[in-house]
Amino acid sequence: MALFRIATFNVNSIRSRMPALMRWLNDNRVNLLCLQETKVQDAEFDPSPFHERGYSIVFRGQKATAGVAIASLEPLEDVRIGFGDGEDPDDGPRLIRGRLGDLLVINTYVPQGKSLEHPDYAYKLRFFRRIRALLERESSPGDPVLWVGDLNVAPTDIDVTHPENKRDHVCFHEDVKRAFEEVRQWGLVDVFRKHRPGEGEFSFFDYRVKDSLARNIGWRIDHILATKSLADASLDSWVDRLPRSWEKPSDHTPVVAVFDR
DNA sequence: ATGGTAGTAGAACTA
Repeated sequence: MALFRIATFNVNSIRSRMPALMRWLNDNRVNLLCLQETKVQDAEFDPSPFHERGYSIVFRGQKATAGVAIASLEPLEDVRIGFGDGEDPDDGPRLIRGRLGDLLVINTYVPQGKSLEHPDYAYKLRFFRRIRALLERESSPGDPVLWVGDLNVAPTDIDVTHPENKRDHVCFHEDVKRAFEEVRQWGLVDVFRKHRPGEGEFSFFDYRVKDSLARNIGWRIDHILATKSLADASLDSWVDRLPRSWEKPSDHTPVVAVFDR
């Protein structure tokens, strides 16, 4: 039996977060670490802290916003950046994927959307449709596939603190939940929920909400989904709340899953 | 928590 560990973590600037990120990685030698909101151009991305710890790393970023990366103990194969579907924008800073043998991993930073009326929200809904099309084009529900990242959607009422006053939020509106659900229905299982069905499980704690971590006021918007055969091989999944309590934390905290494969 | 805070900026904007 070989354990395979994966984590997703929106770091909210990898340059600001490098000390905390390396502290976490020292203690959590996950096989795959999918990062979002690196907020750094590729020329200024410093891979050496990952290399020093035995990780290869692939990344695509831009100035100030977005940016994704995947660190891997075994080098990723067939790395692709962006959708590659001919649509505009290709959106490399929000989607990076690669393979480890037969396993396909897709790491996304889904656009937040700003407001229901904003063009970014329509783009967000289209982003989910493009994910579904990518899955249909590149894989099959019978294959081992992981879709992870900051998906900027809380799928159900127990994934936010006060659902009743968030019906018009871009991460909780019925339309965005449906858009996410239509990707999931291609053939993905919410690995975290398989193991943690209860309420009060969050991966994002707004800086602006006083004592959000201690009061457990947050959102579950960072996700690990897997095709059924892979999800069946999962042993556990959890939110690691510890890094959110450290100095200079990200507003998100890692979500981890362990597989036997 | 329709106010807050952190990050990138180097003044507002994004989350």
